Amino acid sequence: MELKPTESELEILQVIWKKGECTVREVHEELIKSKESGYTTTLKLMQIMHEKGLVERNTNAKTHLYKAVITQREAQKGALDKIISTVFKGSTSDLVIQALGQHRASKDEIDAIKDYLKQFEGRE
Amino acid sequence: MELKPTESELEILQVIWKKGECTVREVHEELIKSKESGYTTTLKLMQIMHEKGLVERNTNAKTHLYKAVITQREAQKGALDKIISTVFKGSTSDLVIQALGQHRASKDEIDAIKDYLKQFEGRE
DNA sequence: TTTGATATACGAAATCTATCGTAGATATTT
DNA sequence: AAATATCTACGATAGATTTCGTATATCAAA
Repeated sequence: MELKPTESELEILQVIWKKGECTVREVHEELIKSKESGYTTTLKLMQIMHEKGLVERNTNAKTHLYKAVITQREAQKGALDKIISTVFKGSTSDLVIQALGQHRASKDEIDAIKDYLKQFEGRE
Repeated sequence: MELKPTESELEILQVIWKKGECTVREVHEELIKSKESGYTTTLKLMQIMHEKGLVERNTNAKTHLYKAVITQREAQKGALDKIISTVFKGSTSDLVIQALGQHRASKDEIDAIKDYLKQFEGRE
């Protein structure tokens, strides 16, 4: 099942990932903080996401509870795979260097990355 | 000028970036190596890209020559901005670490990144 | 010069995405 | 119980994207 979320679907998934399990209302309230839109628009999108299998829902109560099927990590992997192949000619290091250059990382972030790289010490 | 290439447009831009300046035929031959599609489809897409201002073209000869208006770097920046905000909660280091983890980078790549990080040595 | 290959232009269908209105069910308040 | 609020379901639309067929111009070869 190869399903990649659309732009709007990702916005919704972000809210669900953060809150865990939530109602359409909760997602909607979060979305309209940064974007104008109607409640039924959010509802419809989430219903479509359910049809696509992007979310599961509990319909026991009147108000349904939605949760994500794909993890944030899986979505990250998909997004990375895509842009590495479409705009970075398959080069991960190009992506990493460009990312570091464009979003001035904090010292903590740099340190975290250095630590991460240490594990490759002395490997070919 | 809000220039966000679509998925298909990016595939075409990739070919143009690689070859520099090229004909519809050249782009098409490259595309069908990985994907089924008709010649006029590629032609139409490139005509639309021209209308949008994504590519320029030289129509002196019968066979037109296309070249990219946006650079690969600009497209990379746009793509990174988008996924960092939609799936990485705004965290560049999350993206970097995930990218390194998922596409086993070569020693040369790791070294390139380490070199790059050196410039931040001893900064705030 | 007729034929055939190859180009561009253009119209139109097929999909996909996002948006919203309305209807009807269910719960809550008065 | 009647009015009000809140929910889901569903249909419809607008716009963007992708796909391709057909018409027509141009060039090369037979």
